[in-house]
Amino acid sequence: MKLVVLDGNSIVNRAFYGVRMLNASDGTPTNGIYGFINILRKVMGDEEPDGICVTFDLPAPTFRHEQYEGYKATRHGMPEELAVQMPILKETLDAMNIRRYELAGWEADDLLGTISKKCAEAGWECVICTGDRDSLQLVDEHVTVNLVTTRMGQTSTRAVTPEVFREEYGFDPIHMIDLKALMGDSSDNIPGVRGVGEKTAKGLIQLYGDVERIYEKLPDIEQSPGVPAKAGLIAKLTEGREQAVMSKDLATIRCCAPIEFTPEDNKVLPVDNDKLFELFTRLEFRKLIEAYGLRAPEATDMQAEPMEFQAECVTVEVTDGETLAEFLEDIKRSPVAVRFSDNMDLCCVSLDREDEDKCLGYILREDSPQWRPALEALCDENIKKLGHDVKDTIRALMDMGLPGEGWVFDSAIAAYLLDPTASKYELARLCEKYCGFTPMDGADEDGQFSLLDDGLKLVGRLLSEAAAVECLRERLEPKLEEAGLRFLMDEMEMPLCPVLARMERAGFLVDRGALAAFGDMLGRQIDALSGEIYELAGEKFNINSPKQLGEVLFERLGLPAGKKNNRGYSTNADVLEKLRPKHPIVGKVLEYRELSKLKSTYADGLQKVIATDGRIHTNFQMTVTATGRLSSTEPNLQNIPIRRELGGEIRKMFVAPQGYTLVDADYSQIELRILAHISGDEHMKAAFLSGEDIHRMTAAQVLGIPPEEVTHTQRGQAKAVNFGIVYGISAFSLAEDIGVSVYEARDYINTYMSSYKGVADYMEAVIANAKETGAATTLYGRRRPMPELKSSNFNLRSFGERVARNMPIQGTAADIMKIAMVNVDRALRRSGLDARLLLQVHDELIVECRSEDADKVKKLLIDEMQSAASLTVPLTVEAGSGDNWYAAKG
DNA sequence: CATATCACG
DNA sequence: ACGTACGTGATATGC
Repeated sequence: MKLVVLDGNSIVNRAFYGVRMLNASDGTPTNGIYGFINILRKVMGDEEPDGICVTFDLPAPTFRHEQYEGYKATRHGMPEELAVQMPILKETLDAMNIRRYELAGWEADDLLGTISKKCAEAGWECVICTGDRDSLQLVDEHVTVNLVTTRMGQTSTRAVTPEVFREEYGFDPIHMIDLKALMGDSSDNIPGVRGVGEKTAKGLIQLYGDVERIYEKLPDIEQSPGVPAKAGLIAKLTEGREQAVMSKDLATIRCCAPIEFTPEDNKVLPVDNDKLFELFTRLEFRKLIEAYGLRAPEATDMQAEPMEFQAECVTVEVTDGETLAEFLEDIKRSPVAVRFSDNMDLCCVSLDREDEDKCLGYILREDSPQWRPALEALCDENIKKLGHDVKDTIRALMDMGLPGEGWVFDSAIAAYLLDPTASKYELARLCEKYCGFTPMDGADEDGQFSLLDDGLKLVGRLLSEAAAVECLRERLEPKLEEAGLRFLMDEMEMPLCPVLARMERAGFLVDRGALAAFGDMLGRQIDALSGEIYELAGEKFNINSPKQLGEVLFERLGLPAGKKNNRGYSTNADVLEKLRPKHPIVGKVLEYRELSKLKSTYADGLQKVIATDGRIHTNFQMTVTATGRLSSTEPNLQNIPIRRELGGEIRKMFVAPQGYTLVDADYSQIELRILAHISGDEHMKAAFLSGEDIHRMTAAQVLGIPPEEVTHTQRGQAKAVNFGIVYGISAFSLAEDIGVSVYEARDYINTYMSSYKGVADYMEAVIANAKETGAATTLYGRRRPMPELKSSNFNLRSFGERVARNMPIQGTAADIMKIAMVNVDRALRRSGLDARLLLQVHDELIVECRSEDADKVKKLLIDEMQSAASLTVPLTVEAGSGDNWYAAKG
């Protein structure tokens, strides 16, 4: 029999800091509870225990006037957003029929210890689930500790058994208390022995076991070879003897808390459906309602809300001349909200009426003779239209030969601008969140709609979606206005929709034959390499499996493991590159990786998505990135290889048709130029105004030498520093990147920051500003909420600070590019040239045009891109042309 | 379905 | 003392 006991406070803390900020509609923060339940679910699934319970700390009684201390009244410095979740979490556990143990004056650790002990006495196995290493001393043959770690929002657990512990520490779990006795623990106010750190303490314990024996053997230590023979160690130990004894006592978990506990009382029980459903509904945990198979309590089952909507909605189907005339007249009072069925054979239009609670809807059907005239009227640019995922609608309309003008609002984009960090922007969810109702989904199985046929359900769904879009415009436009996002919506995102629709429709021509031949060639080389690798390894294995590869390299061949990731060895390119000189197999593996990536993702992957017109039509996503960039999917054409020679071959297969040429234009150093502009740093601006190579100038400035004396290596290091500045540098990573010591890297950064005072000041100011306003913003007002800046979790906060430094730079570059795209598209169309935009790759645009127009197009691109923004430094664009992408990029 | 790896800016 | 650069998407493996 097995019992799982969760360290409630520790787990909810991990959850709170590990899960991004979540709120129910009423503003209640829910991330701690959500994360807790997910960890609970994972543990239940992994361990399949017979019993389960949770322990909590209770604050010791205090006599402070807590009510006067505002949010700080919460104990342990627990932030208010977490404190308010605690009672709800406990309520949730009650609804799940999971017992809670809490006892004033006793810490969770003591309760965990007591419970694990009683478990063992009853012959049960016990699994302690916690985020703190403090409980590791409890590990023995009956007790396992599952350590919960959260890294960047992802939660994982690691089971620590006595074996695992010994592997990591080199001594038995019980000596954890001796370790703390010597090295102390600042978070628990355990002093330890002055001057003894982790290394020394570990070494001593590995040799002698416990504190008592160390003191017994004190005279021997001097001769002992295993201990770092630091001068004065014996003196320190002698001096700190009392501290050590006291610390050991403090570190020892008391396993005698006065609680009534028998494992049998904690057997896993089914959850209370009604209570849990009510709670999860209130907290808006839809996924969890589904995961637990919860259902609405019987009594309320029959109240099918959506009927209200239908009762009050007047709908007219356009079937004849008369209804068409009505439709044409009514849509003049635009804006109108528009929704199409997936196969574009049905269109519902919702009109705003004076009367608050009612709506007016029109239905258009493809099989009606009025379909085409109605759509043509609707698509007139003077009819202002609202939609959701407008770019996709426009693309479909264009496929039908209709224009894509006059779209003024997109509810997905509006919600994205308000919070670009949300994961999705589903119409129904937005409507629930901002309008307080759920559009009917037609797929309602149990409700009264089952009587309707599928066609009617679809009409109902589309009409209510159109009404939802309309309502969302009403609710979101004031919010956009307030947040200063109107410019982005009206002048950037909405005008971009038809541009992207045209680009997606145009597609990029590829040389299918060349791609296939390249794939075959790679296949042969991969086979040959595999053979050589098996030969060197002495066995056959799956080279694509990091697990198997790790075993071969680090166990079978005994290469030094740069031990890193969660489940074993890291085998990534950085690690392998360092091992390259140690064994011939490493170089082969790296080459294998390069070739198989090229084959599977590009040679084979791209062939699969070539359309019947021989072209690849990517999808540009407008609501994905947190910074305002576009993303590209199915396929991703924004990560086609270029950096390595062989990868560049792939770009040669992206071609122009007979008689046409590709023109490629990219912004040169746009991010650093933006940094120079917004920081106003005089040295950096001067560097760009001089027109010299920026990395060379940086090296010269930082090293205090003339630019012409900068060596190749120095320039490379300056380049890495420039990148690092944009990303929110750390000395460690810079050192890793350019292969110097952390000290040298730190020195380099310090010198950089004192050379570029303006940049240093800006970096400080931008974080302070983001912290104050709760968001980082671009030059054009695009904002990214940054709640993590106020986190008390060091890692999360540091991450937030790096993001706050980077977002205004990357985001402003994205903004400028979007303006440029709208302008380039307009200029190309006005020019009357046979030319079209095909692709955007963040700082680069690719146009296809008649070969004879290449120079005109090149000039047009350069002009429009350079004039998209006016900065205090030149915004320069480099352009080239050729009959394939590789050649055009020149 | 999550993780590791690697392609791009 | 912490853990280690910003933003993406596709593929293959393995639980």
